[in-house]
Amino acid sequence: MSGFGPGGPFLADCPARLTVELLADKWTAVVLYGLSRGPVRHGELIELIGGISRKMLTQTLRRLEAHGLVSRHAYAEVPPRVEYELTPLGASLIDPIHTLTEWARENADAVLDALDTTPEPNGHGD
Amino acid sequence: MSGFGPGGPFLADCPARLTVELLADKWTAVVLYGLSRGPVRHGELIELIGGISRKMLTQTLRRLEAHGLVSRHAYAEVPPRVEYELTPLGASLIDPIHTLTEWARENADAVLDALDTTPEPNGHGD
DNA sequence: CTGAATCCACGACGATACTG
DNA sequence: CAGTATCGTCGTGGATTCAG
Repeated sequence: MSGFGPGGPFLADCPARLTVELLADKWTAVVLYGLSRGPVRHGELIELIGGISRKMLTQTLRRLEAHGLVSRHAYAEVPPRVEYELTPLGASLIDPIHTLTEWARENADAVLDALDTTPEPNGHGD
Repeated sequence: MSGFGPGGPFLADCPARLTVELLADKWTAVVLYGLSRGPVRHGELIELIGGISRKMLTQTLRRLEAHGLVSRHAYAEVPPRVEYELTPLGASLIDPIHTLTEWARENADAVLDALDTTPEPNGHGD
């Protein structure tokens, strides 16, 4: 790793950029993680995640669906039932995300501590 | 792992949320990755990353510094020289991020393909 | 239950110009 | 070279309301 040459390592067409930008919002990673246990209903995700609005959940799921990470299954029942499920591609993203959450569990304390010991929103040009 | 119980798995105080939101912007992960080779100067990062503005770079570095992931070293020289470096805490985040970029390199093709086969911004209420 | 549509606030982001 | 300030734009995200 760490083997990008000098001159143009992070070009816009770098595949890493796509993934980073795919997760670069408040809910995408959380929603993916919420789907990691199997098919889940819309309402279930709302409860499961906690704090997300229906609008953002739907919007996030739509994007993930467009990216081929999530599949949607609507059942013509009464009341309506819609289930979301990770595609194999989406499921393969769970592992990287999980690596991230594991880091979080081990280092959240240190990060919070650093935030606490840096209470000065003061610039360096002080 | 993957064993969050039903009822409240993703509470706001979950450490994973902090990390996800820390990376939930366009540049944080990229900047961290750009620092993974060792101390780098401001201007070098601009060239290295490509596409980021000085403002966003400084802003991102400031936040990472506040979170204890990056350290800043200013040298009183002429012309001024400022180097940024990952702290041990920050360095420990490179691995999870690298896992993500590896996934990207292997699956970016599939994602782009899915995006291509989903040209319909049409709702499901079709 | 699901989700679309609207209104609105806020912050991210970029471009530029200016300071040290 | 490094960084700030300002401005304008646009997307994100929340609350609410309407529809199937």
